[in-house]
Amino acid sequence: MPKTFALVDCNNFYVSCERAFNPKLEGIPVIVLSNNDGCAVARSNEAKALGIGMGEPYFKIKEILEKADGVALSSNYALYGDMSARVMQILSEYCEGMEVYSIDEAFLSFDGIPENELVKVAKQIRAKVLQCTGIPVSIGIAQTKTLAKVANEIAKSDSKKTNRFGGVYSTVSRPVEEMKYILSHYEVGDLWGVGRKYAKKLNKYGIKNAYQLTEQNDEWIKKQLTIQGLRMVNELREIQCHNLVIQPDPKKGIASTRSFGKPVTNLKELQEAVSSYCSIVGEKLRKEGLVASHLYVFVMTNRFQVGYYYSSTGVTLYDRTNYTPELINPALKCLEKLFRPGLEYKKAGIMVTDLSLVGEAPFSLFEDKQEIEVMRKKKQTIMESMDNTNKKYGRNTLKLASLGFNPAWKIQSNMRSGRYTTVWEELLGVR
DNA sequence: TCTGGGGTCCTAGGACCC
DNA sequence: TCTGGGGTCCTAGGACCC
Repeated sequence: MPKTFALVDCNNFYVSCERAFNPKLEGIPVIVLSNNDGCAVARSNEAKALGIGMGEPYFKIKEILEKADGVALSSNYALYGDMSARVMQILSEYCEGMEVYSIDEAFLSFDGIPENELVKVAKQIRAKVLQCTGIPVSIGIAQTKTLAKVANEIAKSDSKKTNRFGGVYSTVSRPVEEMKYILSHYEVGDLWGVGRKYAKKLNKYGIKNAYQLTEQNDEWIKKQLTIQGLRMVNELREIQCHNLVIQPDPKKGIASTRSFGKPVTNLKELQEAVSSYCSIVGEKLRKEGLVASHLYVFVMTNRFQVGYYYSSTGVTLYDRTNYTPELINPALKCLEKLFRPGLEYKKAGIMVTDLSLVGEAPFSLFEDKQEIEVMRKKKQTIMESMDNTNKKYGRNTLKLASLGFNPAWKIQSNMRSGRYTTVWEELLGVR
């Protein structure tokens, strides 16, 4: 019995979230910007029609957008996270198994739904999500996840044109000739797992569409695109290689990295920035009940300028930890090694890896276990009270002095909409 | 002037051991 | 003194995803 997957993807998700709370944004070009208001990370269809690409820097498109009476918004992740949870909740009510693939996408298991009802059920889901959240979604249905991605793209692009399919498309039980037609009209670069580099490489060999790729021999595909690429091609051939990931693997690493609002030249400011990233990572670790045993720090200058400098280094945390001060101290030592005076730093970050659950972290040898346990409890209490205060009154209400006050490197976000769903003071007023 | 952040997986190559 | 091959582990780098 072959499996059936449905991929639900929210259309222009961040823009749709903004529109759900601000109807004035309907029908006009809208983009949502990355941190620092750097580049476009979400675009409405009207903005896409202006030729604004994904990831394009704001300063390059500002004029085009303004001429078209469009709107640019800073990103509001609290809002998007909350809207995402609502959408996922609804989806989970319609299927036995679900994989939350990203903030705006989920794979659903459609096993057990009769073939002639697949599209009908998907349309019900689509209507329900739209009604309850205001978010439009596209749904692709297929025998493998990779083909569900293809079907989803077809549904989405159709909804921008004739809307024959009503936002839902299925490739289940299509005759061979029809599948050939679909895949030969699907650009190889649009496949899930083929990025810019691979697309270029494949084009060089004359492979332009997905069908041509399925015609290549396995050894060649593996050589060019690694084993991952071969799995992807097999999935296009309706050989299922990827299952739903319902219980995701534990995280392998946690990072916090930021570009600076303006270039940073002195060590003290870098130290403050790195300390604040440690504090963010510490909070994330504690939230997931994890401790880390390796820590890496990197700094870099503007990568678009000549004389670009990037350097990174790491240390082992012999006593695995999630205690912020025990992250900051080694991180600052790393930073000292990396710092070169006279450079304009644009970005820095930290990452912790080799994570384990708090209870499962081994004690180091030759130490007084009882004493260590007492110390652990103490640290835990301090961090817990800090986390709780910050949760209640906002991040950085309580923080360590090394983070600095009112720092110049702080990110810019000048056009953020209200945190309607998560902060009381910004709750939308109803008139 | 202005160009995001946080992840995953795979491979190649070096170090080291027997 | 000279020389071999295979296994494992680690790291760096490159590709991809949203």
